[in-house]
Amino acid sequence: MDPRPITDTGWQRTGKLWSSLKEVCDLLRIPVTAAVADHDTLFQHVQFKAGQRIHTIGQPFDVLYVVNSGFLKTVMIDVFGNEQILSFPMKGDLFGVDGIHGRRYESEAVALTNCDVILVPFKKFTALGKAHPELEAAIYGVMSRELIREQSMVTMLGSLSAEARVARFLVNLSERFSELGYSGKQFNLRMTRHEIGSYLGLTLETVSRTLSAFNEMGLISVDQRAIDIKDFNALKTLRRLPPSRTRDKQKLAKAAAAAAAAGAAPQQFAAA
Amino acid sequence: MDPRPITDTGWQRTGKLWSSLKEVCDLLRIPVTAAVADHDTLFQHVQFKAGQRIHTIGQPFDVLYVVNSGFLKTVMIDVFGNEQILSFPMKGDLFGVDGIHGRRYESEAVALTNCDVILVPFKKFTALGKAHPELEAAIYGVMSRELIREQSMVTMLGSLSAEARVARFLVNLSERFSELGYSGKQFNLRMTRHEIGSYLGLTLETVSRTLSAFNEMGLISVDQRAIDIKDFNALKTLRRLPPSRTRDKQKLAKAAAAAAAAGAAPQQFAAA
DNA sequence: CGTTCAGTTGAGGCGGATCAACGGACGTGG
DNA sequence: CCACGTCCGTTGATCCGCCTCAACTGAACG
Repeated sequence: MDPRPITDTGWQRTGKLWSSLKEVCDLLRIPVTAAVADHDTLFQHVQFKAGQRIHTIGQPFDVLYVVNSGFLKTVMIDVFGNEQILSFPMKGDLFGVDGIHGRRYESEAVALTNCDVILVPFKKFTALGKAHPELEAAIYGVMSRELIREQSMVTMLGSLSAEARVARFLVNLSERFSELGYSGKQFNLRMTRHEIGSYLGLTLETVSRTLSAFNEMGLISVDQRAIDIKDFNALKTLRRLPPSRTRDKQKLAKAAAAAAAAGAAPQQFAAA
Repeated sequence: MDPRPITDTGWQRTGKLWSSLKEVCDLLRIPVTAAVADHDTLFQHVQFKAGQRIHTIGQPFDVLYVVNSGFLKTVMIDVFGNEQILSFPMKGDLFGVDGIHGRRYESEAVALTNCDVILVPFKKFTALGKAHPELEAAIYGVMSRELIREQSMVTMLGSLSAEARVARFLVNLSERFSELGYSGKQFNLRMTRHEIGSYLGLTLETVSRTLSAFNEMGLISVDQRAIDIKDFNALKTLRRLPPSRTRDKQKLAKAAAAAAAAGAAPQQFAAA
């Protein structure tokens, strides 16, 4: 059904590495105590190439995943077969949490670029939580954070216009890149317009048009996947594009002329 | 902004009761072991009247809440001041989880009817989890379940038509009532059209019209808040109403509904 | 150099929002 | 008890934002 060639689940074991508990906690932005820092538990890394699937829907749940490098997407498929992108995990993000409840993953995760992912066996993780109360609290905290993220998505999908969604998407990406020490102004999108649209509840055409509109307005500069944010504040406070006549006078004039020529003026211009 | 008189947070201590750990677990549909069943920890009940607020945004987080009886709503307010209803907790549902991460509630909860709610101090809960591993696993499971619920909401808001959303809303309510031993066919809505609309990302008018349309099609019977589900299967498989001009002729509508129930996939979603 | 997929752009239509009017339920106070 | 205001729900008319369909360009790749 998905035309993209997704290599079936299978690790790339080149560059096999292991990370300490402290390194994992640092990635997850969990403050560590001395006891945790000294712990000698190691967590395995696994490499995936772009297009490979990390886990699929229905696959038995064993491990949580923490992104060490690279970009991914997580996808849920509803009862009618609609595909919906839920998140774009990147460095420091956790995924696989939806597998805890039913002991099977409810979503699938796919690498958008080559990735380095740390496997965190859930059993081992909670066992460590028992020994280190502050770690346990952090685990709950991370799960709660994920829940809040989803709630924000619901709020966005429920009330924002297409332009506001795209603007927030760019702002969020920018802030995440900044936190990781990369440029929050210039970056490359790792996903297609279609994937952005799925994430935001829009069509790929609307995403493309909105980016073009931002470009024309001077808020950003776009060239394919390359984004350069020119006016971060405007993006952050944007709710709805200003009326189109302020955007491009030529096209309005053309449209108005066409409408006049047509005799029977379409209602939207008759009102104005 | 909200015209309704919401009495400020303040308990009604009439009918003060306490529940055992086992009773709380049963409510949450957590399987209990003998050790847990015999535990003597007690959890306090609190009563709220319709319209009262259980917790507000920004209020320090201490406790999780489990609904023993009554109906509530949880509301989030985004950066632009948009109000969004996130859930309608009822008997056996947990809320307040979004407070764990930042030690403050990110949403507010309001009683839609008189309610009896159990306070579960989070510290006490996790401490019990330490003593009873299977309980701890269940706590993680409940939080994961909430996350999956939100993911389903995102998927719904991202891809379903207005009619499909309302249909799913009714189906979900029906199934929840059935699980609680109430009638899944006949029940009263506890919320206004406006609140349903906020929850589903629609306007109250669209909700009202859609319910009327279902009524005309014979899928349900509606009278104000009273719902009677006539054709559960059609609701469950509905994706999009037949075109309005065919809807005027009731017979054609019925035929279309039958086709939908038969599993014939409408073209617009089958491709995706 | 063809093929395929990503992205852009245009034209047009539809679904749902918006604006508006109305009836009914409910509570409140005369 | 009824008069009145308020909120809830329904329904109609209109508008417009986004989807849909379509054509085209350019990039990546064998």
